[in-house]
Amino acid sequence: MNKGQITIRDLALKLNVSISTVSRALRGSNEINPETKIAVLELAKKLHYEPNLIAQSLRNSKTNIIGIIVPEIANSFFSAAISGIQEVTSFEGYNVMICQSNEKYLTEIENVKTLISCRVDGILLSISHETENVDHIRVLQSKNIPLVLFDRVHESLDVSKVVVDDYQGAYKAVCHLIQSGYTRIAHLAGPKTLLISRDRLQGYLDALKNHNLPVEDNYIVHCNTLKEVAAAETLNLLNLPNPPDAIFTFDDSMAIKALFTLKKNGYKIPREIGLVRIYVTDSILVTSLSPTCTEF
Amino acid sequence: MNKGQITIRDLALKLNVSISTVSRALRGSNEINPETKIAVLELAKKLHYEPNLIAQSLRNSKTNIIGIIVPEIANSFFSAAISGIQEVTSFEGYNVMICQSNEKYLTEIENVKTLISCRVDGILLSISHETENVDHIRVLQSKNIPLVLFDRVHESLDVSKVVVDDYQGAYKAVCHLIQSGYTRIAHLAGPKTLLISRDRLQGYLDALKNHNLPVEDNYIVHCNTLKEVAAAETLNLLNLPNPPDAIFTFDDSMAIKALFTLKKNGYKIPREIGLVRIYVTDSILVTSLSPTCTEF
DNA sequence: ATGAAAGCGCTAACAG
DNA sequence: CTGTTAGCGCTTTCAT
Repeated sequence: MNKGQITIRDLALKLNVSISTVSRALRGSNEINPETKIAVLELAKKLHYEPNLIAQSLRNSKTNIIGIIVPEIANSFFSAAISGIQEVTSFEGYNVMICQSNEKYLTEIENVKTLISCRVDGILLSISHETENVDHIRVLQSKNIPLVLFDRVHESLDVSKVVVDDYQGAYKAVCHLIQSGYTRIAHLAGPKTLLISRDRLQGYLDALKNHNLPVEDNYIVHCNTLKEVAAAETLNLLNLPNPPDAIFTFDDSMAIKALFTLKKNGYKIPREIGLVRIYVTDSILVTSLSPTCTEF
Repeated sequence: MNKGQITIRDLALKLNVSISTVSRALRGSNEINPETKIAVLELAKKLHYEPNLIAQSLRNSKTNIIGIIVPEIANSFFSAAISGIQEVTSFEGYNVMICQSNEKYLTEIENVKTLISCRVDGILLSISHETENVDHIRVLQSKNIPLVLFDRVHESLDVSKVVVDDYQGAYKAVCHLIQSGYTRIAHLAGPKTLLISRDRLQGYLDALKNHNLPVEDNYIVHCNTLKEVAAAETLNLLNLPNPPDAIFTFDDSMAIKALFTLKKNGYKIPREIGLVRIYVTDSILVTSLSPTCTEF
C-alpha cells in the first residue's frame, strides 16, 4: 500500500478547509456549500485522488469485500462461477477476494482464517473433497459472518446453499444410457464423503432400479483421490470378466480420464461403450439448477 | 466486516495486560515474558482471535494484496494464470483481488481505480482488446504502484512484461502447416490494435515468405469483435473463388468457431482443410514462453 | 455550512 | 519486560 498517495488531508490543506468538509464533499453530503463541494471534487480529480478503502473499511466496520473459497480456480466450473460472482458483486460495489483450497482440508482452514482476517463481509464457499470435519466453517457462523455454500455443500451445516440437483442429473444421465440400449452401466463415483457423490450415486442406483436393471457392486468404483485413480479404475472395469458396456462418471475430470483410457485401448465410443457425464450450463447463482448430460 | 469480533484490546482486558503486550506476543516479539506470551497465545486460540488485516494494513501502509486485472476470468488461459498467481502469492503471504474488464476499456479504467482504492501492493494486468489509450495505466506508475503486464501487453509502456513469444509461435504453427503440405494458408487475425496480433501476423507472413509462398491479402482477416465474427469470416474464406486449404487462427476461441464452422459445412479436418492454433503450456510466470501449436 | 475531536484496531517509538 | 501514546485515513457526532 503505497505511501505518498493523496489523502483528504492533502486536499483540505490545499483548499484551506477542514478534512471533514472534504469528506462531506466527497461522499456527496448535502450539508455543504455547493461551491466548496465543486472545488473539492475538481481538485480531487485533478490530483487523481482515490479514496482509501482500507481506512474507510476500518472506520465503517465494513470492507465491501466478498470472500470466495473454491477447491480449484482453474476448473471451468469454478472459474465460470467466479466470473459470475465477480460480475454481480462489482455491480453492487463489492470486490472479491479469492482463495483456493486445492482440495486440501488444511488449506481450506487457512483460507477461512485468511478471509476472517481480511474481515470480508461474507463468504462463498465450495468445500474441498478432503473436508469432513466442518468446525472451521462453524467458526464463521459463531462470528456471524454471512456464509453461502455452493456446489460442494455439506448436509450438516445450517446455511444457505446453492446446488445443482445432483440426484436428478445423475438419474437423467443414466436413463439416457439405458434408453440408448446399454444395460451394464458402471459408475465412476466421487468420494463417499461428498454429499454430491452420494446424491449422484443414488440417482444412478434409482435409475437402474426403475428400469429393472441389476446393480453390480463391482461396477461402482469410488475414486477418492480423483483424477489420478480414474484412469486406472476405468481399466479395471474394462478387465472385469463381465465388463460394463457404459460408464457414468461423477464429474468432468473423470470423464476425460475415462475417455482417454477408452480411446487408448481402442474402444469405439459410443458404439462399443457408452460414456456420460453431468455438466451445468446455467449461472451458478440460481438455486437448484437442472444439469444436462453429454454423450461422447 | 463483522462488528463484535475479538480484538487485541479484548485479549488485553481479559489478561490484565496492556494492548501493546498483547500485540508483541502475537507477532512473536522477543522483548516479552515467555509466560505472558503463552498466556496471550492460548487465549487468542481459545477465543478464535484472528488479527484484523484491515487495521494492520492501515497502520503499516501495506495491504499484502496483489491486484489482478484480466479481460475475462472464465477463459482457460486467464483462469490458469490466476490460479498460478494465487498459488505463489498465498505462499508468500499475499492475497489476490481479482477484477475483469470484460474486454472493455472503460471497465478496465474502473478496475484500476478500484485496485488503487484498495491500496493493493502491486498490480498484474492483462489489457483488454478495446484498450488503446493507456493513460490510466500511467497513473499507476505516477503513484509508484508496482505493475507487471502479462500476456496482453502494450509496447509503449515502460514496465515489466511477461509474454509468450507470439512471433515464434505463429511462425512455427504456420511452418507446421506448410510442412504438412498446405500451400494456401489463411489467417484469422486478432485486432490490429493488439501487439500480440501484429506479432502473430508477422510470424505468419514471415513463415510464408521463407517458404516462398505468396501472401494473399484476402486470406488475412482481422476479427475485431472477436469470436462473434470469426465464424462468419471462416465462411467467407471458404466461399472465396480460390479458397484456402488451411487456416491459422489468432487464438483458441477463433479456432473453436472456425472448427465448428468447418464441421458444420462438412469439411474433413485435416484432410480437406488444415487448422492450427497457438497455446501456452507452461506457467505464465516465466518470462518469454515458447508456445506450441495443436493440429485438429 | 464548517471545524474540532474521537475512534475504528493495530504497531512502534518512547518511557519507565 | 511492560505500559502509555501517537497516528495510519477516514467518518461522524457535537459544537459553532
